[in-house]
Amino acid sequence: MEGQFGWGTLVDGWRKGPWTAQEDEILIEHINQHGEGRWNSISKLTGLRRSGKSCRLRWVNYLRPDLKRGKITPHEENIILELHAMWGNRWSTIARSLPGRTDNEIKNYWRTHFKKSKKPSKNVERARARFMRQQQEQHELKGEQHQEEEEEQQQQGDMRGIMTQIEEAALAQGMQEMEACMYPLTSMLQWGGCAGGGGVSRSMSDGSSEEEAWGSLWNLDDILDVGEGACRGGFALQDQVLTFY
DNA sequence: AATACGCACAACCGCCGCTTC
DNA sequence: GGAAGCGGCGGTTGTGCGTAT
Repeated sequence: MEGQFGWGTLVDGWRKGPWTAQEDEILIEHINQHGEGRWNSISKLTGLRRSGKSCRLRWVNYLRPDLKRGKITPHEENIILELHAMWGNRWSTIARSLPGRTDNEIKNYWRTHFKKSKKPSKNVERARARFMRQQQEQHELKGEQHQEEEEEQQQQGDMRGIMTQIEEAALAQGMQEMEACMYPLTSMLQWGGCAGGGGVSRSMSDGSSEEEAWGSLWNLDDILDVGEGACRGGFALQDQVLTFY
């Protein structure tokens, strides 16, 4: 069952396609009155012929009042790069660290700006080469040293402490504090995961060379892909997702 | 001026995990 | 314990617009 219904189509009784201003109004009014959630009951309560999923998506990605419209700033881009290096395609997790930005927005931004560049720039290639060298050295080093257990536990403890500080600071003082807090976190991750490499967010926001920045990112990849011991610490951090609102 | 291309954005789909009954 | 419903997430697609050729 499918038919035209103004803008969009009617499929199995559900409207699909672009939302109209009237539909937006109805949805906003409903959520203002009843709050978010119970998405599937919205159609019954409001008469909107939209599925719960569609309502939720429209609200989360477009209608929410706290959304930040406009282009991703270079600073936000840096954060996205760093967090993607840490967490991969966990867009919702990344989005939680960028107030006013949605996972959809970040996902789209990543796809158009980074994913499709099949051939990395020379700077990126150099950074990757350096990363590979460091990785090899690290592997050789690992063969000689077996003291992970104790150190790992210590690092995890340290990082959890840092995470607590980050969350408290962020809750109390918002984004600016977050930026400051990210620095010890990322440094700690590098320190725990692999040798070499400088600070991450600082080096980038200070306006140092792009290569340095990419080098830092590769180091973060190292943490997740290679450094097993530190990796576990890193994932422990992921479970304590940053929520900066 | 016409066309091609890339970017930005909105929306849908399928899967998965959690909750409820 | 298991089936059903629901919400959330990541992947993908479609479309409009601006810019380059």
